[in-house]
Formats: sequence, structure tokens, C-alpha cells
Amino acid sequence: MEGHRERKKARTRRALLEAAVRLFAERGYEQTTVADIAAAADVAPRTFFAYFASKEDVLFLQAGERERVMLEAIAGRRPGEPLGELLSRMFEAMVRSLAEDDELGFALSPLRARLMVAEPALRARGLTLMMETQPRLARALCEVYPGLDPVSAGAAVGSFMGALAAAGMVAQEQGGSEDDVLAAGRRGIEVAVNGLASLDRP
Amino acid sequence: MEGHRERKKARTRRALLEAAVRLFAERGYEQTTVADIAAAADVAPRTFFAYFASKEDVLFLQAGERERVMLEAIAGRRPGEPLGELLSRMFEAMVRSLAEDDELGFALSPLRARLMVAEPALRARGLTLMMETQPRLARALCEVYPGLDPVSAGAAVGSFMGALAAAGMVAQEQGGSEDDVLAAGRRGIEVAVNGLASLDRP
DNA sequence: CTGCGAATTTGCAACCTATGCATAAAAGCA
DNA sequence: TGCTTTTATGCATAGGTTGCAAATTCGCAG
Repeated sequence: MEGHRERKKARTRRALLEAAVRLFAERGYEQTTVADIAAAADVAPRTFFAYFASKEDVLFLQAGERERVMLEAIAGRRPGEPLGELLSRMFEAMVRSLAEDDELGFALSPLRARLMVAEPALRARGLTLMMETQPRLARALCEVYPGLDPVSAGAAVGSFMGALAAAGMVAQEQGGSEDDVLAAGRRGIEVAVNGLASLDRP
Repeated sequence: MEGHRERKKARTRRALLEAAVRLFAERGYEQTTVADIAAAADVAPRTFFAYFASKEDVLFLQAGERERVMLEAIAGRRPGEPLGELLSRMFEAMVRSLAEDDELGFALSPLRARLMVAEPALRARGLTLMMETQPRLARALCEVYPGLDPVSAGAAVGSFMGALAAAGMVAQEQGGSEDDVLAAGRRGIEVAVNGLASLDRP
């Protein structure tokens, strides 16, 4: 928070962010154009792209941070810690960080979750980000679990993320609260860790 | 294959398809515009959209058919068949159908696989299609496995698909052959069925 | 306070995908 | 040949995105 310049820049960024989030929440994602956002933030449309790489990016700001947290969790594997426990710890760390670094007073995560079930474009973006993180997580896993081959590591991460995302989506679609979605995510992890075979004998 | 009309329509469609696939393979997906494809097929750009809903759709023609095959496999659950076995059967049925109904002499699947690791837009499309299929597969699972709750069913499908996709991607990125990718997919299924916990004790 | 250099903002043009609408071209049929 | 139904095309438009250059603003030194 240095000079006037930085402050003004931060203010512009925040104005764009708030305008976008508000408009997305009010009219939906597709119904909001970049021009609308810029107008609401009182800047030229072109300026929007000086702050955000794309319209979608506004909703996925913390993606990098989340990946960092996950990689950190993996790197911090405790001696002899089973894979399932490590990944569960990773998930909880991610949830915690998600609650913290919400750049806005109003949380971005619930809105994103809501919009992701409604707007295909956003679902696609979220899935893409997830998919792009997976190889890096898998590589990190290979490092702390010597003897784990790359394909199995990839499968592990994919299974974990897939179960997590799918279970969360079901809960979200059933109109569950934020806590319901979280609980569903944990259940998804359980299924992935214990294996689908475990579902045959409840 | 009736009159002149149907034949000509089929020829136009095929011309567009072949042009698109050829150009995608030659220059890449992003570098090929719809106008290019239309020009190569010797029709007006506008005509492309009379045959395909979008540029991406050219590469995902069999998506509907694949889902049908998977739903069929689930519906054909044998008495007492464990979940893991059913899903493995489902996967094999899908692979078989994929090899059959390739609309072209040159297979679409390998190209799609190759492009999906290279072009984010296509990865997103593939993931979206997969994600949209999941709830229907989960619902089908619930029907043949009474006692399976929706969230667990969703988790099961997500875990399965996630592991499959991620493992396949790893193999694809490592420059594996089509068979390598297939083998990796099977390995992914194994991991999902037995659970991540099983990776701790090899 | 003045002016210079750097960062920021903006306008403009362009490209691409996609859609709606109206019209032209073609094919089937009487 | 003429009429009807498809099919193909052209035109206009919307919206996201980028490159480029001009204009504006800011920070700082003189």
C-alpha cells in the first residue's frame, strides 16, 4: 500500500471485481457483458482486460493460491502417513485457505459454486483449472511417495478430485447449503480413499 | 441413403468433417477457423453451422452414443455384480463402441486425445461433456443399486471418471501410444475401484 | 511549480465464434 | 414447366479478446 498510484490501481481493481460479482449475482453470468462491468465500475471496457485476463477469471482468482496450499500440504507429508490421510489433510487445508483469502467481504466461493452449476462456461473453466493442477499435484505425490508410478499417482489425484467435485456438485444441485456441499465433498473423499468396491458392503 | 438430396447432404457433411479433421491435425485447433474449414469443404462459412452446432462439436460427435452405451451397460447389471466389475464392463463396452462407430476411416479418437492435451478449449469441452454425463450415470447406478445414496453414487462415478481421465492424460502426455493410453485408463479404474488406500501397500 | 519519463487508461480496428433472418439456389414432384 | 420444400448462402449483429497507438495521469527531480 504505497503511493497514490498503487492505491488507485487497487481501487479500480476492486471496483471492477465488486461490479462483476454484483452483476453476476443479480443477472447471471451470461447476461452480464464485460461492457456492463466496466460501465458499473466507471472505466472503459478496454480497461477490464488490463486487470483480468478474461471474464471468467474474475471468478477464479484464488486458483493459484489454492494450488499452492495443496502442493504445500503434499510436501508436508508426515513420516509414514498414508495417502488417504495426506489427501484429506490437503483438502481441509484448501478449505481453510478458501475461507481466509476471499478477496472480498462477500465470499466469492459460494457465488462461484452456484454459478458453476448454472453456467456451462464456468463449469468448463473450473474443470479445466482442476485438470491443469492435477499433473503438478501428481508429480508432488510422486516425490513424497517414492515407489509410486506416475500413472498411479495421476489416477489417485484424478480419483480424489473427481469424487470430490462430483459429490459436491450433487449436493449443490440438490440445493444444499454451503455446509452440505462441504460434507458431500468429504463423503466423496471417503469413497475415493476406500475405493468403489467398499460401496458394495455397507 | 435415399434420393439425391440425402446423398448430397451426407457428402457435404463428410466434406466438412474431413476438412476440419485434416486442418486440425495439420495446423492445430485454434489455428483453424471455421472459415478455413468451410473454404476447404467448398461451402459458405454459414453452412458449417447448419451441420455442426459448434467448431468443438466436430471432435465430439460420438459423445451421445458413448453415453448411451454406458447407460446400457449399467442397466444390464448382473445379479449381485459388484460395482467395480460393472463399471469395468461399462468401460470396456465404451471402448468397443468407440472403435466401431468412428464416422471416418481415419479414427477421430486419437486426434481428439492428442488435441485435448494441447488445446485448453478442447480439454474444457471434453471435461464438460464428461461432467454432464455424470449425473445421469449416477442416477442409473442408484436404480440398479438400491441402497446407494445419490451423493455416494455421484462420488463413485466421479472417482471412476476422474481416475480414468487423469491416468489417460498422463499416458498421453508421456507420448504413449493409443494402447498405452488404454492401459493407463484400465490402471486408473483399478485405483478407483480398490481405493487410494490400496496404493500404500503394494 | 514545471516539465520529463513512466505507468495507466482509453479508443479504435480487427478477428473469431455464433445466431437470427431473409433470400437465393436446388431438388423433388405434379 | 411450375410449385413446394429443403438446403445453402449472404448480411447484420452480438460478444469476448487482442494489438496498437494516442491520450491521460502520476511520481519525481529540478
